[in-house]
Amino acid sequence: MEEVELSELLHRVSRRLRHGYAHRLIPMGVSPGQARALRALAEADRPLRMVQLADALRIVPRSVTPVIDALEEAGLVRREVDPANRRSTLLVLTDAGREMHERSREARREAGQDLFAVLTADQRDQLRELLGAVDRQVH
Amino acid sequence: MEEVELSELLHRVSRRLRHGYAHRLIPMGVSPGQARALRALAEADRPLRMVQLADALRIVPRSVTPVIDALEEAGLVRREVDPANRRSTLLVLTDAGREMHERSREARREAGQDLFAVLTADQRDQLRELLGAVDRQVH
DNA sequence: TATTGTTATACTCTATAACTATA
DNA sequence: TATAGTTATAGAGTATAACAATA
Repeated sequence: MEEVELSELLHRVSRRLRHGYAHRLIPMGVSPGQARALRALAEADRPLRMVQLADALRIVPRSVTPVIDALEEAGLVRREVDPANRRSTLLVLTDAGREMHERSREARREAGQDLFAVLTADQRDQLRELLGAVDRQVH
Repeated sequence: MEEVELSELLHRVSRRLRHGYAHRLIPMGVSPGQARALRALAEADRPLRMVQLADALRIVPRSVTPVIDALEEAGLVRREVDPANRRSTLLVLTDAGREMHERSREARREAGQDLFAVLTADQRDQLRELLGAVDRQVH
């Protein structure tokens, strides 16, 4: 059996997941990155500021701007000026945004189920465990 | 403990690996994708054609073109017309290309070691096993 | 002076569609 | 007509640097 490195495997598997997810999202009109932002906003208990969303997504604030531009144009998110600090923008999910989040969550679940179908529930737990350990590592 | 989904973890960890790898490659003047192509060429026992490289990298042939353009411009790969079939291009690693492959392999090894440092050797094997099973799954 | 967000710009990775040269 | 590769174009996901508004 060909020896494939961990790095290479990680690259391949994560790309496959992205593909499966992206294809399901296309008819819904959002990209995986936008869906990911939607999710972060939906999971927060209150409106996030741009910097906070950047933090949650682990990208730089500048990179959040085009994501929110697209979501706002699609009517899924509203930008509101933070009355407490007029430099800040509060990102508010619209009803349509919340609904899109539900639908994209289902798409992600399906894509994951599809990809990880060869693994048993125990193996999936193991995988989550291992990746979680790597992810929690501070750099 | 916050429940993070497998899909999200995969995304995060694979991005972290890419970052670590990319940062080490920057001073060497190649991108991760170029290094990956270099690796595929070095691991083949004979010159590959564009289509074959595309296959090895699991991307469409069109996407290989700019990768090889860059590698050729950097003097790491030579395009040669296949005498047996003049439609085909044979991709030949230059000496510089072979050397760059060695260096980038080391960079990848370091990046992987760095990222997976929290895991024991056994856990890394487990992870490789699990991802390998997912990867081998035909879709 | 520090923080928040944006304008401007760019790079990497990848895709689809249409074309050219060759088989 | 089928295959190999490229030209043309595009979109997703990021990044750095410089700047404006506000604190």
